[in-house]
Amino acid sequence: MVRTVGSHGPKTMEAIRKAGLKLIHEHGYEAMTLRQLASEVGVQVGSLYNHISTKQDLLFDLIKAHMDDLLEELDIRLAGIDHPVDRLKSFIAFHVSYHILRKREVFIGYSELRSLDPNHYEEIVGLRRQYERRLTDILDRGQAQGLFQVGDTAVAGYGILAMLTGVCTWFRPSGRLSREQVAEIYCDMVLRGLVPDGQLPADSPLR
Amino acid sequence: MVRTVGSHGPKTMEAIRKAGLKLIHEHGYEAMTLRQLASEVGVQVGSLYNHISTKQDLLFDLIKAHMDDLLEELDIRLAGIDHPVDRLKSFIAFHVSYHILRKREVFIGYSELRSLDPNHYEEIVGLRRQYERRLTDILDRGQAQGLFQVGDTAVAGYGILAMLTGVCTWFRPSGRLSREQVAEIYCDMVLRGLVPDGQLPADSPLR
Amino acid sequence: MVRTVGSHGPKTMEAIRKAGLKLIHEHGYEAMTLRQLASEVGVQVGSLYNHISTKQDLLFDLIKAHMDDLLEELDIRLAGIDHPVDRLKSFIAFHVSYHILRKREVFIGYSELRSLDPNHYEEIVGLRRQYERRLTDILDRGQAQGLFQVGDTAVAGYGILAMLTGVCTWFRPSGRLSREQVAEIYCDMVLRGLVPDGQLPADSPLR
Amino acid sequence: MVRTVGSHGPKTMEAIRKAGLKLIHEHGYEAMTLRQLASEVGVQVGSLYNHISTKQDLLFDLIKAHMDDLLEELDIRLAGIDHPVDRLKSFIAFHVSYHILRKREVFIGYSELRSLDPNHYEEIVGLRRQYERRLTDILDRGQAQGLFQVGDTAVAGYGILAMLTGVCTWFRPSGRLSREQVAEIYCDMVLRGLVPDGQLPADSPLR
DNA sequence: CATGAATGAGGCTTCATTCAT
DNA sequence: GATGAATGAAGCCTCATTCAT
Repeated sequence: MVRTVGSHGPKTMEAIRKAGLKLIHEHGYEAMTLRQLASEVGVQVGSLYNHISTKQDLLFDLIKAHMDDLLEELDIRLAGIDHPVDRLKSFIAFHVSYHILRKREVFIGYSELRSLDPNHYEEIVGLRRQYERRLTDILDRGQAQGLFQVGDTAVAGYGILAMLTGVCTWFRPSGRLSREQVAEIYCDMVLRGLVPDGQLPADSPLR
Repeated sequence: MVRTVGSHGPKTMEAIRKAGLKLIHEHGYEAMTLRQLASEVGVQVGSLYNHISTKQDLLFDLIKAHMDDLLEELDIRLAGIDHPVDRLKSFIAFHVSYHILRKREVFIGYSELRSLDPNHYEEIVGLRRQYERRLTDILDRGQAQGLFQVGDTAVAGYGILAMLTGVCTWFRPSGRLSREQVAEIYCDMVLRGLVPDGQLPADSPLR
Repeated sequence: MVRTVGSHGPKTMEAIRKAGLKLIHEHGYEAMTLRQLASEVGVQVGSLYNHISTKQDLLFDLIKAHMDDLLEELDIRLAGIDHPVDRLKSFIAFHVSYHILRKREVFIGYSELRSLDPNHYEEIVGLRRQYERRLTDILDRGQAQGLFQVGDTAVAGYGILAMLTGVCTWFRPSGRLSREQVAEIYCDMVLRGLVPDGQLPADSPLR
Repeated sequence: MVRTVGSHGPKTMEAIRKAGLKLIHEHGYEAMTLRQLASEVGVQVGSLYNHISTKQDLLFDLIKAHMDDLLEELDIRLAGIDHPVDRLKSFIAFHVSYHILRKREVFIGYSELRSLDPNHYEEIVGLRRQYERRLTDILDRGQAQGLFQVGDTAVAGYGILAMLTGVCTWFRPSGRLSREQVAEIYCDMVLRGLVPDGQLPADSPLR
């Protein structure tokens, strides 16, 4: 009954969040056990409940915090930028950068949505829609000004987001490219596509 | 794990695969229980083991079959097409179409990779790489022929795949757009981007 | 993973009920653990759930079965008896006898009422009221015919039931008195009281 | 376990006893948790241990205090009364009155006996026997003086106690009858029974 | 004295899997 | 092939209790 010295006090909650992020990212929410979590934190299982009310609540907390940050930081980044092309480029740079830096939160925020309680689910999906709207607003304004030529701004929005978000699955900090380079490549792809005008094959239906 | 047609009429194994697909898609592999599965099939839990050897094996089976189909059907589609742009367009059309029609297999094939045993995981990842290679080969050849202008064909490949695959998350058969329309929009985005040349703002660093 | 031979098949449920009766009587429902129960039955804890759906449901089952038996057997015993005094005497004899023979069910039926879920609680209390009504009906009819002289038949009913039921707490089969003797003593007490008329002390306010 | 009045105003120990009484009565000792208790008192769980040494000790305290009061007040009430009938009537009046007024202590004193540690159990049972002896002494003396005609004074004692104690389960202060009326009804039942002599049916075996 | 965080044991329940019938 | 009952491990969560602050 001697107490092993573990992480005490207000630091424990932070350790739980960090370990939870790691383990959910590694194994998934359903597959992560509180035993694993406690052991990662260096604490007994029961002690977790001094800080979280439920495994489900921990998941929600992590995702909610991520979504709040995402929205807040995006708005800071876009503040004062007006031209749709510039806004779009800023959006892309921000999104790529954030998704590289907070890979695990992002991944969980997508893949564990279905593990959320209905109420929690609705709340998060609402926030996600707000974020998507930031992009589609840009696309709509650019389209209206004749700057963009897109078959469907909604589809384009989904496509761009999916493409950018994919960065999480392959980017390695130690790899060949820097965050900035990746952002630039994506910018180019989004804005100009693979085939600059005038180089389409003569028999292409795209012409 | 294959079962000959028994006297009970509808093939139980097929029912198990179908129900497994549905339940894993809905709840995830970890969250799906064999009791749910048995109940969906209309059979007792123990009976499942006359058809599958293991929950894990069922997952592998489903994903493996999906990957085999994916590769096989892609190769049929690309057969005889030579020009990189045309190959790319065919790839896009095929990918979009397949991902819309077999949404659940596709979803599971991505999201439950981490639930696979190490050996199974390696096998599936190998197949996935073959599929990705089909795309990057196209990009590399197009780039070599001066048809494409991409900062990095590997990044572009990942980006395109992610964008196209995203169709699974938003496409509704009852929605505004047909599969063909969606494929065309994506084609345009990939090949020409949002901003056709000559319309970039004068102060854009893209120029 | 070798299976220890335990109680198999349909006998297990009976063993669970018997062991449950014993353990709840000994320790109380809340204090009884399913580990104890399983060990008493000679089975693993999880196996209990092949037969019961819930600890709570086992409790309800036991109490419900007891109440059903109680009512059914009482009605058999009273059938064909008309005179209120005879009916009362039969009721007493039955109640004492039943409560001696099925001490544990009776005890649980009283003391664990509060552990029942609200719905279960209501159902059992309804049955109990039916049983009490059997007695108060007898008292009411006797009172109406001038056979009984009771200040309040409802109070008398509660009093008689409490007195008779108390037999559970002290009767030992190996004791000095037989079931029949106990029933007779209680009959006398109920019908004639301690002090036969004419022997009250002269200064008693009872006169 | 006694606590001097601290600076926090209302005596916490008294609040704990009161809340304990309420919660044990409502849910039972096993089912009551110290968290509930602390919350009812308006204090954190850990703080309880500044006042009690153990959950078990709190139970014992409550029951012991009740038994001590019961005996003490009974002796005061019976002091100076000699005639067995009068003593019996006083006993009945006292018992009914006390059990109505201190319903919860009484209930706990019976129903939670089995939750007591063996040592505590023995001590309480000893006190309970003293109390019962007060009644059986009266009955024995009355029987010896030819005032009572009882088949068995021990059985009669148990029966009377059970009947009287039952008042706890049905009496409502807001009900039709006052404490005094109830006591009188019970007195009548105990002393004269339901059927005053001379009114037994001609064919009754009681004659 | 009160608090908050820790412990370790143990609660009920569910799981994948096995196997005799 | 299907069933029902068994296993043993493990799931999340709660408990009484301790103790540094």
